[in-house]
Amino acid sequence: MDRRQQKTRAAIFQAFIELLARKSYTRITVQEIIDLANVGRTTFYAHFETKDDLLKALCETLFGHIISSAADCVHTHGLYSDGNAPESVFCHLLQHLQENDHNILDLLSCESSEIFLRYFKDSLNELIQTQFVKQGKIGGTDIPQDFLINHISGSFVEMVLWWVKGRMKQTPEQLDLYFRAVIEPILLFTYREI
Amino acid sequence: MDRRQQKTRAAIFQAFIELLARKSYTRITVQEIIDLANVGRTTFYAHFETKDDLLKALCETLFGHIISSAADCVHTHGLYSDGNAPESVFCHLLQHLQENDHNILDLLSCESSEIFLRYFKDSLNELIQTQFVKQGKIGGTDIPQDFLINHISGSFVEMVLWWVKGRMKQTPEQLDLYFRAVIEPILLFTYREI
DNA sequence: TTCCATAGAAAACAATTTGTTCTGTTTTTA
DNA sequence: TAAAAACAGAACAAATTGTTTTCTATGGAA
Repeated sequence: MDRRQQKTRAAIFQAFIELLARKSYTRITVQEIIDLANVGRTTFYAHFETKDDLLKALCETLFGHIISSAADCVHTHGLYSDGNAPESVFCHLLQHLQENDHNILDLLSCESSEIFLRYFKDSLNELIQTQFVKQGKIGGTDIPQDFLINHISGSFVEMVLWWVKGRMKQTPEQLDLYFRAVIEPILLFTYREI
Repeated sequence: MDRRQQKTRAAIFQAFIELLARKSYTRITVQEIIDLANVGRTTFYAHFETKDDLLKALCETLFGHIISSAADCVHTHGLYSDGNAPESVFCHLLQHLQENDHNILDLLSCESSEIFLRYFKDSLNELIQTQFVKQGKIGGTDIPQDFLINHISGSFVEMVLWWVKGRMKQTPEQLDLYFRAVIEPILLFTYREI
């Protein structure tokens, strides 16, 4: 890819992230983005059809890294390594988030965080889905597989939301323990051990 | 309140809900709302400062009913009546949603459902908060109270989202069973019996 | 029923915002 | 070095927003 394109794309992303930290997605105008990114109007529209398109591209880029890294983790350790080992995918994901790679934390704590969390959840859902094979039984109740998957990915992103809104006072390891405690009973019955 | 005001307000709400079923919140313009509601431009801005203000008012009106009804339910039965009795607040809430009072389902299944679910979750959070008194212990792990509250309200709204997106194939009673199965271990250790 | 305060309609308005189109310049790459 | 591609800048119509003004209709109290 052309260096100019890379620079322009990066500048637009950066400006967009900075603006998201200040105001809600809806209130951000294309004009503000191109002013801050210092690119021409024509250039912006050459890269992205609309503001929504930019949002989508940003999501794909940022979560693409995190999720594919988590996918590797899952393929080697499984969703949830046994016992108290710290290699659960969830811990891995939380650590990644804490490192604030590509300013992803700004997006998750900004006014429009729901947009990104929704994308995050969908990606996570696909990831978890690959790890489930059969229906789970908990306390004699038959529970559909997709209900469980949704419960896990949903709980996780809601936890992340709670975490970042509370200024991330807990460590990823702590959070992982909490999450295991509320999710473990389900995983034990449904997760395919590799 | 003046009958004219009531009519106007209702017409705007109705038009807004109809439009939300068709397109995303962002793409809806004030012009479209007033055209469909058949009210003057001046009138709209006499009732609501902005489109966001309208959204907020709609949330307050719709979720106000459901939550206060659930609050009554909690005050008499507690969060979660013992055993297999069907009077859990969660079941109550799901039944209310299924009745589609004031077209609330349209909002929860529309493209901008996250906006409403977020409001829903906040209301639910407050409701559950009143029912917790002490920290919970699960499997020897100390878990902060607000983590648990967030987990419950978060899981619930994510479940509702999953439910409406899947065209609500399950009955509220079925869903309640699923939800209890994944939440019960937590509730048992933390919920104050009345 | 009458009266008046208030709600609403209609139109016009400036100010933003959007997305496109033009021309000319700079940078990459073949 | 020359062609191709990316970019800047400006100008543009169209749509949208929120306000203002003038006038009409209506509800509720006396």
